[in-house]
Amino acid sequence: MDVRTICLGILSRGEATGYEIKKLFDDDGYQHFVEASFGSIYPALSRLTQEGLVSVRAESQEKRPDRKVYSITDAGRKAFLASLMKPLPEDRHRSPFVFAMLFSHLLPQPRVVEMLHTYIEQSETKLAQLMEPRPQPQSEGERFVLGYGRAVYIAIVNYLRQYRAEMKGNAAEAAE
Amino acid sequence: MDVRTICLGILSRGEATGYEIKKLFDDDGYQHFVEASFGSIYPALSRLTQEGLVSVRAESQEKRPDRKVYSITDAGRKAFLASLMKPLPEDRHRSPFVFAMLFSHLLPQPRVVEMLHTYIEQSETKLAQLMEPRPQPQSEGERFVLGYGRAVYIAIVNYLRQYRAEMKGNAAEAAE
DNA sequence: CCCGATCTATATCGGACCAATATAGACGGA
DNA sequence: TCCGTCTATATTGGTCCGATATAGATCGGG
Repeated sequence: MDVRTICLGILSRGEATGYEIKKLFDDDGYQHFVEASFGSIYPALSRLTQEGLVSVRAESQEKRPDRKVYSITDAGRKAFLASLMKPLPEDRHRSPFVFAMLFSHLLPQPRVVEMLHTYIEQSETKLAQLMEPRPQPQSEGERFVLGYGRAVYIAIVNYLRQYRAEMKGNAAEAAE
Repeated sequence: MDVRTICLGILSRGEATGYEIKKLFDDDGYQHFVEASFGSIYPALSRLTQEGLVSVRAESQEKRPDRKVYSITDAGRKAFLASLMKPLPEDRHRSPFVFAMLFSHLLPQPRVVEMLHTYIEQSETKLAQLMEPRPQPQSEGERFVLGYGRAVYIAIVNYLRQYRAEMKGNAAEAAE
């Protein structure tokens, strides 16, 4: 699942600029499980255009650089569907936080508490975003992905909160 | 959290060859949240050696290429701890399956069922691995990471099973 | 009312990283 | 005996990310 395919998918739901595609990953609550950087999105869009899988319409604005709005072509739709019919690549996940926690016994306790705190806050923010009420018209896929994200982040937040509570309990015990 | 840091972390728990480091990510139930490829591990180990953060002991074996066993040095331990004290990079996660499911309404139903099936099986396998009883002596960090992995995969498997069950229910309803 | 911050928007570059592939002896099972 | 799998190191092509540059718009606070 390379960035080109991801871009095709996004564009199959409506035209967008490179910037807007990137924003979808940052703000919008759906895509907690795919992201891409400018450094890969812009080259991907150029190449897709060359290959005729997307088309560009340059909205020239007064006193601004052109706004390049990309749309998917019929060939693009076909190519996208074809890639969804092939075996999907495996998930890739790298969590520096979880890795770091493996070594909590080597770290000063305040640092561990801090890491936990930061990560809990991040996860709570993401969960809150996913819990926001959505506008009505959702596709089945959107419903699935939203539910999936909620389930995962609820599990994470619960586990982390519980773990932190146990830590505090143990610290109190040790202080007695 | 680059591969060099990950290698340092692994080596802080005991010496290993490049091959063994890679295996930890594949087999061992801990590291569901970090992985690295040979193409990044071997160069990382070379550079770490040059920088004096790890040392190599070449076990020359009869009729085989040397087995290069890497150990972390004191400088390496210091560098590793220092990197854990700095703000951690954010998680990165890309799930082609979840992304593909966003477009389930565009796909033939058998394909959707197949994707779900495959992903459920994969997740169940990983969960089963995480549920295997562990040898006693675990660090606090190991306990945390194991619990985290279990919590996440239980949530995923539950959600997917429930979703599949609902799908079947709807299909039966539609057939009436 | 002006200044700084933030936002929209495109683009590039160096470096990090992965997937695939090459090599090669050992070992176990059919 | 032959095939597949395992241990083990290593390289390469290509993908991708993070940082950075540019630049006008917009907006809130002082």
